[in-house]
Amino acid sequence: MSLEARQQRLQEIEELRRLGIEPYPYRFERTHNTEEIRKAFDQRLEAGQTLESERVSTAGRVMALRKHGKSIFFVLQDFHGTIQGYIRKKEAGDEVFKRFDDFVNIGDHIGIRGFPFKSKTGELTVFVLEYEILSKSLRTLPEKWHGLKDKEIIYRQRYLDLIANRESLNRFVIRSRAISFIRDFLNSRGFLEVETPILHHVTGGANARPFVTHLNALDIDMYLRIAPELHLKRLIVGGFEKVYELGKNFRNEGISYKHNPEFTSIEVYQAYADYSDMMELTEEMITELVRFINGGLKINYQGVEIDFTRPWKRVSMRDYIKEHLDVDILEDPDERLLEVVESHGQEVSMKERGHLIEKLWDLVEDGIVHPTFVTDYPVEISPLAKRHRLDPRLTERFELIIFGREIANAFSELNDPVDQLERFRRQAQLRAAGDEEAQMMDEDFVRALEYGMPPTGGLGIGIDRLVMFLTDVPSIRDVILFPLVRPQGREEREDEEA
RNA sequence: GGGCCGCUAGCUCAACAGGUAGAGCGGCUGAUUCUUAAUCAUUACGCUGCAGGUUCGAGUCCUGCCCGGCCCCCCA
Repeated sequence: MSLEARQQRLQEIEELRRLGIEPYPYRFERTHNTEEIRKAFDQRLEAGQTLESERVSTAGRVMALRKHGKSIFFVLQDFHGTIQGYIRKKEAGDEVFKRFDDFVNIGDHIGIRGFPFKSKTGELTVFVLEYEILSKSLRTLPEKWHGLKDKEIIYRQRYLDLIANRESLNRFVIRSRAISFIRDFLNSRGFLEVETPILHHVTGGANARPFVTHLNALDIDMYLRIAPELHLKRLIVGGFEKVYELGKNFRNEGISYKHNPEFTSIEVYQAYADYSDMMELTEEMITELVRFINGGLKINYQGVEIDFTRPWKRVSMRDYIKEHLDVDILEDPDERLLEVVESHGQEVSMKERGHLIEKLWDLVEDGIVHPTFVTDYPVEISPLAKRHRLDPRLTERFELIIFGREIANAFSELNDPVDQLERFRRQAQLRAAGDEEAQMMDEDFVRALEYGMPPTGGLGIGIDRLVMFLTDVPSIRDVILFPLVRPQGREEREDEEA
């Protein structure tokens, strides 16, 4: 910004203090927020009318000033919206008016007291008799008409985005409501919210590279969790029957429009249930959520209609791939799988069967638009899921795909400790062969299973991605208040400090 | 990690084919007692992302780097 404007504000602050006015006072008593003023008086007033017997006090940030010499119109913005204010020399008095004229700038927080009226054009307005500066601003706000468009500033200085772009603030309110809804939904069905460690000695529950950190007190390296899964299942072993955890996971992987290194998930576990129960739960929870946020079950996402009406389509991974690629992931040999993958221009770094199947799946996943449960994943790519009751080559697992994106992942949880140990060993082999995303052996988890875990259904949902659909935004960054951004260069930071 | 595109005033954007860097909003000063993208007058705003190079001359052309966006690879 021009240094000049900032200098000007600093001088005004000095001057205010000389006049005995504190530019950063401690509190202000509001009788109404802007929304409450509208509720209380909008119906009671007609254009040109005043309600001089009433008194309201409200506060907010000055977003616009329209000066007319002996009167000033201004716009005050608070969390709930905006309200116009009007101050006139005649009613406020020479001194109060002059101080407003001299010292109130766009960007300042002020508190006002006065009575409601409606201008002759019908705008509900507070006629100001007294005002207080609540916080002086030193910097000029982004432009009022075009808003703030620079993605870099939007993500790095989210506070400016929230001030300047109302729809952005609204989006994060929706996110908050969605999360509250999910908690309420599960709480009302008897689930308990729990907290498990984020600092892990061994990571598990997903295939991803972890962040490594160091614990000084014990002089050991630790990992940030990539998923809470293994701890939550330990709780089922311990006797909890219905638990969930909603929180951050951390994966040291690529960043994209659908990947942020830290992201929010919810995992839900229910004893004596299987993946069919989890499907029911998922379908019910998400449809009710969509209805709660959106009003109906058809949403428009980036110009495409997505229909959440129940029941959702269910298709096995094997059938879906066979239908679209004419290859059978159970019966055809590795060579045939590889051939199909390569015929679609994909390269494969590891020719292990599990990877080939995942590649095949990636080729067709994008074709799914409406919510679809894709079921019965091969055992090779599902090391924590229980084998399918009808075919031991498969697992009882599903992913919920919407608009080609994985939104949820669930299984009948593997509770056979011997099988689990074998699966971990297989993963360990893959790690040894260079697959950094293969899962780590978690011996304590196997020991827990040896004490006996009841049949259990488990479910994980990517909250950020779900909120993307609810708010119709193209990037995961638009639903994360402070998405990960590269730190600015040293030069620039020194400039900022100077 | 690879490829493509972008970076101009606090913000939103201009600047032909290489020839003095502009506008609107915002800021300063002034006028204006019902405005609402208020209006009118006045004025200041710039290391054109950074560092080099080509050229008489670079916002513009070339090279490298920073940051961002998009695509590819990969985790959800």
